[in-house]
Amino acid sequence: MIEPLYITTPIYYVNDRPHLGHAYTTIVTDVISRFARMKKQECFFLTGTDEHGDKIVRAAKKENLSPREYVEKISSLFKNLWPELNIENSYFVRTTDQSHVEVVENILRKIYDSGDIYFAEYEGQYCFGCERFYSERELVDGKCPDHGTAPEVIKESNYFFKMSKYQQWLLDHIEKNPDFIRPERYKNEVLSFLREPLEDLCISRPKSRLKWGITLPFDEDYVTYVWFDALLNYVSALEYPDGETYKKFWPHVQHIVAKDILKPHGIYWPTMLKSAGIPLYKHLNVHGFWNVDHSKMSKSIGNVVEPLQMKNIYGTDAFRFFLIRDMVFGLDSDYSEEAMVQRINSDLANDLGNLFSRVIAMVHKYFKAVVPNVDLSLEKEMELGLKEDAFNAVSCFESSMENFSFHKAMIAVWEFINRMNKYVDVTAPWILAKQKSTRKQLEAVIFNLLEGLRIVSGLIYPVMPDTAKTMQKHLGLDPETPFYTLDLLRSWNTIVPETKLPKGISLFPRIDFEKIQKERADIAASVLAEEKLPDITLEDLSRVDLRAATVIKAEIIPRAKKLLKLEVDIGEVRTIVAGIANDYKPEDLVGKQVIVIANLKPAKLMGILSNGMLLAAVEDGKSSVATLDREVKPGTSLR
RNA sequence: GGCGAUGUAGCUCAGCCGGUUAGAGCAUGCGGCUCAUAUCCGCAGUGUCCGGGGUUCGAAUCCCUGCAUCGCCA
Repeated sequence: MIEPLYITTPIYYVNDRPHLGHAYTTIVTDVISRFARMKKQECFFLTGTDEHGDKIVRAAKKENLSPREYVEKISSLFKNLWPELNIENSYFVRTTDQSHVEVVENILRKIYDSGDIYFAEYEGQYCFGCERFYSERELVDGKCPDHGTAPEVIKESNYFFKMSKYQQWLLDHIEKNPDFIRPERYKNEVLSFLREPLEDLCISRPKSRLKWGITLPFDEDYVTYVWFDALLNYVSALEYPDGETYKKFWPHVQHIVAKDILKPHGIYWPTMLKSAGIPLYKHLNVHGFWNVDHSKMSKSIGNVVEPLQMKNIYGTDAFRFFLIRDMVFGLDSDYSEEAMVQRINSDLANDLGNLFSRVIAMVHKYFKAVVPNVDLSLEKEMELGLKEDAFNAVSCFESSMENFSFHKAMIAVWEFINRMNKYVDVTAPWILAKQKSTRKQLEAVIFNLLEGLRIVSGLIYPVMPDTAKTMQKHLGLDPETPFYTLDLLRSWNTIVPETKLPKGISLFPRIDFEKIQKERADIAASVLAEEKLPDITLEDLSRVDLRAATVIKAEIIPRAKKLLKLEVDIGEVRTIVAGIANDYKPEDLVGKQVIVIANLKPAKLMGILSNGMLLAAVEDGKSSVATLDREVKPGTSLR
């Protein structure tokens, strides 16, 4: 019996709703756990949500919810999404679970008792507006980048974890275990980081600043820093330290993360484990980002669809396949609906779907839908075999999966599918069917194709479980049995002759993307027409005070990506904040005469009071500021 | 500023230790088949392998340099 596997996604931070990145990480982990089933390897697959900390408190406030209500809401968004993506996790952990809290307390106590946590005073630049410290280089001209105010130097006492103590040990460990962090590029990143002096990790926040967290077991006045809390989910979910699942699965743990959280997982986490006397994880597997490109479709005509909606349009299996097939694990990839449609049409509809349909159709046509009996001796004589190709595909698939080269595993399967398409062409069953004398060859050819398809259905199971089952059903097999085990995929002649097959099916209908886009544009246009504003009277218009304004001064607002702070002359000097920084530099505007709404109720943006609004046309997110054809006296009203 | 990565056909990328006419998939063009979802099979391309130097009998592949993009760190 092979040893079990414990595989984890990160627990997702609930200050954001689920997006493509979360989906990819979780799908790839699901693929790994299903691959484990193929090997009859026992697997515990963990995902969950990370729910404490400052950002959560703020996000909750924005939605007028208590932190507790807020995390309930977002956490369930994640939890409910996974079944829709056909993800079968063993457990869903939350850092607000009582059992998790107890484990965090337990381990903190343990590390504290061992002397790896100390109390120290920290002095830094603190912005009261942001409720956080800033390092020197984060400040802009010595001021808070968000508020533009000078931070105050304050002292704060906190608990620190002696991370630096383990620097050399970790360096050694990584060098001795070159695949501890993989792929290599990320190992190198961690190594280069470890060659610089490592600082101790501040692991507490005073309750005067933050209450939403786990109270330190040795000091009532502090809560635990979120990362320290969050990482421990990997052990708490297994009922550390005495649970049976912990004993069974922890020794075989592998983590899957995206590259943005390399540092906590590559550095904090191993040192924490070491200090707590818990064995280290086996591998940290790091993948890249999906770059989502919207530019190819126009937002203004409303035919852009969010990536996560794709599963509703094209199906969960197709969505999973695209993500697994198009990303090289470890590298970044580009996502676009167009690329996905392309992949679906060529690989799924044309290659696999059409092959399946043509083979099943032939069984119906030539054998009255009954799986033919086959004369095994004939196969060798006639060189009608597909067996070798099938087995090659299986072993190439297997080794690629083991190496986390999921895209290569898919390529191996598709090489076999192409081989079968060619096999149909070469053996030409429609010719064999014309004469009685070639009946036996025909039987062998069709039987081989059915066998090949059976193996394909097993190989695609980890990525496209639903399609795999549909194929099984249409091959006259039981989709509820573990048909995907490598043992079965490495055997031949297991399809049952004389079985009556259900009627044919299109596994993946071709997608007419141009048509879809056109339909969407039409719908968007009709919505736009409905949204047309009702007529107004001259009196309505007269309530808006439009003025010609000359821009006197314009400056960037630090930390505000889109905003510019303008001073304009409308007969008096006004400060106006305009969301045009993406398209205009301050110097582009100074001296220009623009149009402002002078009597718009003042509003505070990024801490600056905007007293009026500048008119601009906005197209596809790009703005074009309205100007006057001929210069007039500042303050002249428009009508 | 330091370290590193990447730059190859219209697009996405393979090309390990340097060795014959530089590859794959998709897209394009032509031909074939009819079992099939206008699908499948075959054939055909096109490339100053980022620019400039150098090492070598020989470099996309090694070295130097410049440019561009990106990542990590400061």
